[in-house]
Amino acid sequence: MPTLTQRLLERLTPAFDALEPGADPVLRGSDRADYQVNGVMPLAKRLGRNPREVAEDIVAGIDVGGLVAAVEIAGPGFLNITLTDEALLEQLDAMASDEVLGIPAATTEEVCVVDYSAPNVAKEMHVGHLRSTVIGDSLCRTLEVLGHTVVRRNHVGDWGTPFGMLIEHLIDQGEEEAVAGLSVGDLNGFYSEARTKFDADESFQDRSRARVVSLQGGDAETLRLWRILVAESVRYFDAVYTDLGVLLTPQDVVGESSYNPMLEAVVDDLDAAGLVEDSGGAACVFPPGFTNREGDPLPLIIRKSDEGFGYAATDLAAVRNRVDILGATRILYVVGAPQAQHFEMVFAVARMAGWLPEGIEAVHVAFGNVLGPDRKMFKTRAGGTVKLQDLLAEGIDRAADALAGRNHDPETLDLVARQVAMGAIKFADLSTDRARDYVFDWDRMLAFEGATGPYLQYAHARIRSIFRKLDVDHVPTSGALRLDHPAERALARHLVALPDAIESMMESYSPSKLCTYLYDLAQHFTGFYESCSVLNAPDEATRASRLELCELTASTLRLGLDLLGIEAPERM
RNA sequence: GCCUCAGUAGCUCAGUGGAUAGAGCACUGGCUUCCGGAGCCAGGUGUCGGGGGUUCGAAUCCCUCCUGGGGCACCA
Repeated sequence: MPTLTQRLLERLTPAFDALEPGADPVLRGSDRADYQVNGVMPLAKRLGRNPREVAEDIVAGIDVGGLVAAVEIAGPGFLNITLTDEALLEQLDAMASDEVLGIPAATTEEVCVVDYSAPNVAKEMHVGHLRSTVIGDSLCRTLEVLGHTVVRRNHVGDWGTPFGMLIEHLIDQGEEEAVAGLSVGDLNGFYSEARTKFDADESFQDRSRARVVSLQGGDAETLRLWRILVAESVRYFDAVYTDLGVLLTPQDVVGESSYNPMLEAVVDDLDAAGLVEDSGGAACVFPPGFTNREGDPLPLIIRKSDEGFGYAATDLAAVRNRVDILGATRILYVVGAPQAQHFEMVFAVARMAGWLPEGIEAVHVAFGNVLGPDRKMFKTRAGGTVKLQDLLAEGIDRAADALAGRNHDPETLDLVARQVAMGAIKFADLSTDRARDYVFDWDRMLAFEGATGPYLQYAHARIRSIFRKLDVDHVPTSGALRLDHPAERALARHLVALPDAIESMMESYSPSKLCTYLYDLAQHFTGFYESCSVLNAPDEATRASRLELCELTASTLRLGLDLLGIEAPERM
């Protein structure tokens, strides 16, 4: 199903092509009309003609039939376009009968691998994992709605030297007791005990180092113990994901260690391609354009001088796996901004090696930090890292306080408090441009006014309450829609722009664009709600029409929030 | 030093080379025969970090400087 913007563009293109083949109309939304066309002036410039005359030619060349009610030439050569109400109504009807509300399927169906969240085994998740998890999840949900095949990859840190001491500590503690402690989620306690012992006890250090060697050597008993740590950690991650309401499952966990068997081949194949240089005993690739502090070429270290592999090798192996085995045509890495150079280098080397062929997109979806009220990295009062579970629990408590006195039974209160808390936390995170840092502020994100999750949820709940009053779940689409009042029309115009908002979001992998759209939608709805009584509409036909607008708005809010990973409660 | 990201209203932030740069919060005033007042309406704010340049047109593109964050060889 084409979007209104696409349909309009089809009408404009021939008129522009007639004057210059391929000329871009530069069609945009507008606050002066339904759309504005900005492409006339640059075209006139290229043609060496008067822009207003060119505008007149364009206007004469547009087939307005059924779609366009008015084209007005304004200012130096803008075209302000007003759609016919019929076109809007037609689009709304089509939306209403479409499961995904008129969001068009992608023109080519891709296999998208999304690498996100990535906590570390034997460590608890903290606020630093929030953005990757929440942004990645939203991108996955949206790619799926667009018809792509999405492969989630939780690239957990499950390998490295700390596992020597962790396994030794596991042995010291006794498996049963250790598992009992880990299963309640006290991963940090376990880790810090091991660390303390390691720092204080030389013989423990020796055992730990020996254990690392056994682990890397594939010793069966060591691997068994290591798997216990991994399994308990994954179980804990899963509990956090369930609380947070993200789609990641244990099946999506493909840790760093999974790529171990492929690392030798990475070096060998790079070497065979003539890309590897030895530098101080390390096997390196020097992709062009990267320099270090001294201005010398900067290497991507594939194998360290101690024969060990660094994470560059793992990431390269992962690229190969994702392209060759999973058939990825697009790979997204939802990883913090500090890794930008690393990914540039990995992608560059993968391209040099032919592992990322032309046409396969690899994108580092970078994001900024979560800051505390002091605008520094968000920490607890004591200066420690903020555990994600603690953060979520506090959000639920605060949401429950805010909802107190609203006549919910205890079970409903608990459910709604969770939905509101997660909505608040996620919306606050997603609504800020991902490249920027943002300040974590409970009072602001949990407010029911302003651009917040709860405000959007509230808008949805308020619509649903209208249907409750009627004692119906939904109204059938009956072609009863009419746009008599300006507020009805404004709402309708915004409703049909959902696909444009999704497109804009995915162009830059910025869920904040969808957040803005949904907030604007809620604003348009309240404008409608204030001036157009639904249940007490002047007549049956108006009431039926307004109910359909309510239905569509609720559906759009629900779908949009779902793409952000936010639930839309029936009542709050 | 080099690279990179950011700098927009008192605060938090939007802003796809287009028209008078917009929201929210906060502040002030108003609105309640009304479907959820957790709402709505009205009030006013800006050297878009500074300075050049490109352009018919720049918050947006280019150069330069300032400020802040991050990165810059064997941790991931």
